[in-house]
Amino acid sequence: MENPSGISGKSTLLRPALAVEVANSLRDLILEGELAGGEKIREKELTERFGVSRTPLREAMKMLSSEGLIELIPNRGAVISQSSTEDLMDAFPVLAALEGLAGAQAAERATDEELAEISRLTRELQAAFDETDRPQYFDINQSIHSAILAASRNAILERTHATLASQVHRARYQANLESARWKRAVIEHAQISEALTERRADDAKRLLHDHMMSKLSSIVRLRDGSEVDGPT
Amino acid sequence: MENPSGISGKSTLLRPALAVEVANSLRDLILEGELAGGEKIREKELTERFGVSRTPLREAMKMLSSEGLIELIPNRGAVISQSSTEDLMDAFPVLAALEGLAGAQAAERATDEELAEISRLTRELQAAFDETDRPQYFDINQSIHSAILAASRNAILERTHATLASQVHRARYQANLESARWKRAVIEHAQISEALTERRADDAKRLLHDHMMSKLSSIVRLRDGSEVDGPT
DNA sequence: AAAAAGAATTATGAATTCAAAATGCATGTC
DNA sequence: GACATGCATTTTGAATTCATAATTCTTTTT
Repeated sequence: MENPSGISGKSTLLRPALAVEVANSLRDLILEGELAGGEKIREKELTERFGVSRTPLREAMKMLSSEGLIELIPNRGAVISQSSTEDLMDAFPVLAALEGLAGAQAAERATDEELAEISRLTRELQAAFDETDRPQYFDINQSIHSAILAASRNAILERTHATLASQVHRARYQANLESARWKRAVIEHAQISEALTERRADDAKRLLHDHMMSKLSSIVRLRDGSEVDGPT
Repeated sequence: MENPSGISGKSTLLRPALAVEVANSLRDLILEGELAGGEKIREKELTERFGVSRTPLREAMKMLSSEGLIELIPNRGAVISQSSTEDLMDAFPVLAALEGLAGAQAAERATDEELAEISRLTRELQAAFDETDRPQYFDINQSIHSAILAASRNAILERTHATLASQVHRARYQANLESARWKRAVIEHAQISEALTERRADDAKRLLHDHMMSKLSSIVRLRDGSEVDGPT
């Protein structure tokens, strides 16, 4: 194989372990939905896609299995994990607890600049809603939640949240598909931003917790209504 | 190498991926303190110890790094992660939130048998305290927390908690070294067990949350007092 | 004798090779 | 025609080999 690093064009200086890069690339493929839940992973296909040998790819797969993104089945490869409705009903209360904690800590620890940024993003969110720009809304929404987690100044919380959030990533896009829920979500975000700005930790905690749980209700309602494509 | 599986004596039937077994063994070594925090991992040493080649060992190491138990440093191996006091101050509020949630869900979902078992373990805990049997106390303590997590009937919560708990495993043994704190912990456990038995979800949540945070206070106090062996 | 430079050794990163299991396909049997 | 059996192919598991980076130990120079 000529180019051992088909991922980044870096020279041979300071490269951060091929397996880790492959893991990142593979994680992105899964989160972007290019590899759908339930899909079987073909080692050969991916090694050709990434331009690496099987060794780093297999190491990357082991990492993602520890993160819960794929499942390893001895002697017959791996499949992309798919979240059943039951999984979501398990995961969201946990995410709600984590985001609630993040809100409380952010209210106490965030810099004024961080709060201003969250406030600005919240206004952008409102704008995206006004223009009915769903993809844009989703992006900004993700940014706000990331910003709050970062502002909590708790690296372990951030990491724990990120790992779990990635496991239910696709489901979160399903929320806000009900227009009533969507409208409600925008209001909730405004309240969250306000509570953070005024550093009301308890309110931020409660609001973020309830916000996440509302998301779950909406997702479950949608799934019960139309079983379009099964579990995601 | 003659015996490719120096870990379990299983024949060639139904073996669950060598890398996974190695990961479990290695995880145990770390949790049991045989490999101390900060220690450098020598691949050769471990391959000889486990009787496997470098490939499955390296895959196992990638898994543990995803779990946060070890840190990979490109081109110079891996070291066992060690938790600084700052890390603990980050981790414990997260653990407290998770255990609080577990308590609430356990109060709602546990079977009567599970609650009876938790109650029984709590009495054993009291006995171990009365006999000043610390190792026994630690074991039972762990069992109770595991039982509550299992009784929450939330697989994702259980998994998230287990991953995080393993990262601060050693620090938890440091708690309860203050006799006043130890005595207090026994009382808290009795209250937790009672709240669960009476299915008071809110109380169970609060009690478990506060119990974990008290543990943190105790640990921090001990660390501030005597800087014996640095971070663990 | 201390410091720097360079060679030898060792450890890690990644591809390849070898082995074993699973899958798919064809043939045969009831 | 459905199902089972055996063979060929494919896929995965793990050891080995090769390459490269880091470390250690000399040697040399000041």
